[in-house]
Amino acid sequence: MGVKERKQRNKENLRQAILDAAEEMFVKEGFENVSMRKIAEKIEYSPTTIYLYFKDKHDLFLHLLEEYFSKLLQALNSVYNEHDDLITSMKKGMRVYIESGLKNPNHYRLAFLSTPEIKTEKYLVDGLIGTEIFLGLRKSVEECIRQGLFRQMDVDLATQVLWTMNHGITSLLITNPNFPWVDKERLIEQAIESAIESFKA
Amino acid sequence: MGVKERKQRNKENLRQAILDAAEEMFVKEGFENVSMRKIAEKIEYSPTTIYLYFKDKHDLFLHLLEEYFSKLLQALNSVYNEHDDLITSMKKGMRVYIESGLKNPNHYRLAFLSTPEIKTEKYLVDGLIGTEIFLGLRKSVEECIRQGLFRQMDVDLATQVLWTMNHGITSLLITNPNFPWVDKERLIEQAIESAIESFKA
Amino acid sequence: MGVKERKQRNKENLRQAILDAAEEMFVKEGFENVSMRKIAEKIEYSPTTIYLYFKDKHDLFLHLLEEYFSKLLQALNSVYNEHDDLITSMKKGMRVYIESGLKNPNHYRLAFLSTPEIKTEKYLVDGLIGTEIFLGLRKSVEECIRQGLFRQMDVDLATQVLWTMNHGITSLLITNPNFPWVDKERLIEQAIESAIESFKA
Amino acid sequence: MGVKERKQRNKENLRQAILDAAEEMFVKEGFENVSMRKIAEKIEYSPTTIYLYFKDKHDLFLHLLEEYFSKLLQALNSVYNEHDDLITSMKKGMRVYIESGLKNPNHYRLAFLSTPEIKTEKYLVDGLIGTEIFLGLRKSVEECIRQGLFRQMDVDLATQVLWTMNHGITSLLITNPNFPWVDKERLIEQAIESAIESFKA
DNA sequence: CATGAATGAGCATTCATTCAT
DNA sequence: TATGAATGAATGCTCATTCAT
Repeated sequence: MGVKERKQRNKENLRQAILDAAEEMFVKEGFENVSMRKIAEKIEYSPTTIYLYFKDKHDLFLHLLEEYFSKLLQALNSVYNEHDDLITSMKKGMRVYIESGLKNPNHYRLAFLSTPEIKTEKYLVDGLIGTEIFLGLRKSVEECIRQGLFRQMDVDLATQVLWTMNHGITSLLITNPNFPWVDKERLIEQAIESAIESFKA
Repeated sequence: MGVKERKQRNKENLRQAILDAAEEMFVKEGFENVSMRKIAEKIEYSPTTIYLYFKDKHDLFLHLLEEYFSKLLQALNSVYNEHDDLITSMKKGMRVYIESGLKNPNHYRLAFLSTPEIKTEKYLVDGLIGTEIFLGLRKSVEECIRQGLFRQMDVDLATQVLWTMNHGITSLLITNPNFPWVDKERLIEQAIESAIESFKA
Repeated sequence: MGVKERKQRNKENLRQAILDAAEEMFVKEGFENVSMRKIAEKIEYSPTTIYLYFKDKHDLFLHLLEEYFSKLLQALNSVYNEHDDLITSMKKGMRVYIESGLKNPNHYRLAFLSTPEIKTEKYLVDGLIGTEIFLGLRKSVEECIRQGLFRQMDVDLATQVLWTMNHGITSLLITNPNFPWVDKERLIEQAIESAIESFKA
Repeated sequence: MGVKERKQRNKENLRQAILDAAEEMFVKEGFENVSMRKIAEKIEYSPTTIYLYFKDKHDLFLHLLEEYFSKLLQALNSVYNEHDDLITSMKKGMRVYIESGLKNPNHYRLAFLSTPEIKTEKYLVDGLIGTEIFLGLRKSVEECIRQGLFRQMDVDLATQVLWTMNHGITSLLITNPNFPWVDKERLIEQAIESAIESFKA
């Protein structure tokens, strides 16, 4: 079965194969519930092998996060490049952010909900994490204010408030999936609407 | 070991000591990463002893949750009883919620950022965790709509969006304390303003 | 509820209450699955109390065995006293033995199936255990031979073979309850018939 | 510890060492009273290591069972292949069964005197433990009835009764070795004789 | 006579990781 | 490059029992 395919993957791909397997399991199960053994089983290599490519479990998952952020950034950029009107573009971006979080709850959790200690490492340090994403939003806000679409106000303040709102809906839906939410689609829609609305001129 | 001078702590003290130790650890490490053994070590009792005071790990956790919710609820009720005008009252309530979270980040994390299965079960079995808090907000929103202060809209939808906004600022400040926030006081103020604003008629 | 009844039981009955509770649980669950705690709960006393009446768990259960044997002996004697013809009487006795085992499988197990070490204690020593029961059977066999109902043969030999047969059906039904036995009633009936038959003159 | 000169034992040896240790202990203490830890200690390996060779405790136990059954079956088949007359063949088979049990009391206990749940499951899931052994006996009985050597009667009933008789002598001699048995050889001989006799036409 | 408080030992199992090859 | 063998540490929880009162 998979044994055959595996034989065809040459060594260079093994690293990516590990990441892919880990990614898939991580999304489904979360950090604590994915074990090196299970990843190894999935790619049909021995657990030991993984350590040839990644220092340890933590290292492996940091690489996953990196991937997540770069994908999200890419998705956002592609939205921003669609040259809609500013407001539409912003709304689209917010939606991408929210949905990306809901689709990868464990990444989002690791990135934004986990204890600071974990994030001490590497580029996940506060102030770096998601900085680019934050800056993208900031640019939109700045432009909205400049064009008079948004009220005159401190750009950073506005951007940060917007971010907290975005984070609010994303994270609450992730951590409290069983709350009797009204229809989630409507909820997201309204959250975005309201967020934008609250800054309009 | 240090199992000596602690004997005079009486039963109630011990129970509270367990709660305190557990709270600190759950928060720092997350539900999954705290073991009964570690809690026991911290309070310098045997693991078995904990089971004399709490049925199991989940039970212990739930007691922590309940503690927080009842404190928060009390604070909120005391605000609502000040008989300000509706909008003012709502703003005050939101502020209490946020500040209570920031002042007890531990508890807030337990209540809203963690997702041990037990929480899920509670939702389904015992009705809703934190329901009363949610309902308090809902009543205000309902009244605002009735009085025409807020736009006409689905009460639940509006309440839930408001909650996500409130949660957004609270949780992000907790999990990312080192982000280069603008002045936090201003940020909170603006977050509340914007949230309310976005629903005004 | 039970609290009231308990209050009425005076101290002298407590010992028996413990035995009764233990008995009931032991029959249902077996030695390993009955804990002192559970017995205590059942009688609504603290676990510690049990130790006032019995040295330890083992001691408690030895007393249970004693009870079992004396009941069985009594039942057998009452059968022997019914003054049926000898063969009928024997068959009845065998049935009592078998059914008593099946009704108290855990007693039977402890008495006849458990490792010799356990039986080292007290009166459970090999050669004592069940001796009286064995002797009852022996008397019947002896008389059967004397009266020419059974073939002429060594009384002890015959008695022992009969016992093994009786033990065979009893123990196998106990330890292998899920084997696809033919109707158990028929099986027992036939086992007894065959056993007797095999010694008839 | 003694973790030194054992390194040259190779993989197969270790597996067998585990089986041997487990067998001895299961038998002496019973399934419930043997822990993986204790087995590990006995072989001077870590508990984890056992799991490299056996899926879990049940798995280990089942391997022991299978070992015994296959040996017994082999012995029985070799008897049946000697082409004696039917009755002689049956008697020989019974003797093999009994003596095999007495020679391997450990295994016999595991197979027929213990009742860990796993055995129960095996019965229900995989068909029958020891079925082949039972079926061998059944075939002989069937043929005896067909040839008029045995009385006309239900084959399964007769076979099961014969089995209980066989089991009776085997197990009682195992669990009560110190009972003042008449000469054991005579006892076995008589038990077999009587068993056969009781079904003769 | 009875108990509340506490404990040490034990359980099956899983984990991330290392080491020698 | 890859692995087989092995392990120490950890998990939540239950048990029989003891001690001081």
